[in-house]
Amino acid sequence: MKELTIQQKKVLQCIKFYIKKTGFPPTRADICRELGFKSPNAAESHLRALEKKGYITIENGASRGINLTENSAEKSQTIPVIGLVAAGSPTLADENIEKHIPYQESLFLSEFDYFLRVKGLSMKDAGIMEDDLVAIKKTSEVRNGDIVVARIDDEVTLKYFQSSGDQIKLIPANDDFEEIYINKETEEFFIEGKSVGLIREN
Amino acid sequence: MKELTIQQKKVLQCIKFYIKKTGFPPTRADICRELGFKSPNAAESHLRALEKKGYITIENGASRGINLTENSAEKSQTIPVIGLVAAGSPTLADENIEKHIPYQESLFLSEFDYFLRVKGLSMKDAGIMEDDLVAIKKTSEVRNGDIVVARIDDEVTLKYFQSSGDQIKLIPANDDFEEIYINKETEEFFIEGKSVGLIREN
DNA sequence: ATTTATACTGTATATATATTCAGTATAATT
DNA sequence: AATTATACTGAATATATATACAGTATAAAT
Repeated sequence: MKELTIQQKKVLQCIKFYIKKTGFPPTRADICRELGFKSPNAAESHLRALEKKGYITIENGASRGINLTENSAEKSQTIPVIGLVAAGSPTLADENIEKHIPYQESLFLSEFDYFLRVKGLSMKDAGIMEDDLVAIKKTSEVRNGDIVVARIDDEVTLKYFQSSGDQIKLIPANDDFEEIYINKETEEFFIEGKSVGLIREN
Repeated sequence: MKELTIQQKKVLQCIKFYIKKTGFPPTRADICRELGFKSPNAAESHLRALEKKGYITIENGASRGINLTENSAEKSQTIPVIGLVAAGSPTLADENIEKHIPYQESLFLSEFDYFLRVKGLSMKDAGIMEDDLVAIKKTSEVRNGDIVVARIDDEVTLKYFQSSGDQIKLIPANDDFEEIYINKETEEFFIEGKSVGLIREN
């Protein structure tokens, strides 16, 4: 996909906005009106440039015959699903991404960055079961009681967060598991993010 | 929303299809070509009828100035969220609908009809917590072990389904709750649907 | 019984629109 | 140094398009 100039970006944005507003693409004159051009040929040449670079297609002879290509169309965003592996941090690197899930803005109340695929039952009593997808917001600002993605050395885990004074505790929601006390002197500790939602696919 | 005639439906479908195919709405001539009309006025009158009934808006004087209204546009579908009330069946009647959630086809593996807002903790050990949204597929074909929405007389409940021979049992996922044995002779019993997924908003 | 809506054909036309041509000017590329 | 891309103005025009008008015919509503 070839880079666009600033003006070409403006024209592309103008087309998208016009379609959103009216339901149909603009004419050359419409583009001129929106962007302040005085000649329809200004719009025409930009359109041809956008066509050449693959952002739109133009049906010759048809009025408003502009079609946004897949690359330029604002598709519904997708969110990556990351496997919770025993070792290694959940990065957005390709090799850790299971798949992408279509995402709709208002699915959860807060924004989030990725889904984490849960392994094990250590958060069972919090209603988080094996293979659930936990929506994670990347942040290190967490409060007591938050369900957090924590990394201790190379191990990543999902637990309740609890700190009092200098002492940090990670608490499972399952009596079969032990609480984890963080020793900041001997262990590398990092909060990757916190849970803001959950999806289960049966 | 006024009812459409068969021909008007065809024209509306034609517009939607044309937009999907080309990215912009059809002209009167385009509609005639697609539907076999020989006069542009055939298309024109249908368009005016669709406008009058609120399915489209027409920008006068603009070429291809057809805009699908919210009602007729194939938006990203929304799914209703229904409160699980102690008495009464979870119907799609307006008064039971909490809100609508944007829905993307591939969110869950199976299709579903609505979200049920969970009350109580009777399915806690299945990882279904208070206020979770359970995706329900309307069906009466359920298997042993399925989590079902069952109606006993006027009470609606979410439980594991278990039948052996003639005996139907509804099993909670929480030791604090009792199993429910269905007596078909004295009680009205009906399976509203089954759970195919879950969403939790923290 | 009369009006209104549906469902078209067929013709005509003002105008909305794409598109070409002729320029001017600057920046980037070869 | 010559070419190509960018970024426009300004004018001209063929044609794509909406839309009105004149009909015909049937079904539904008042």
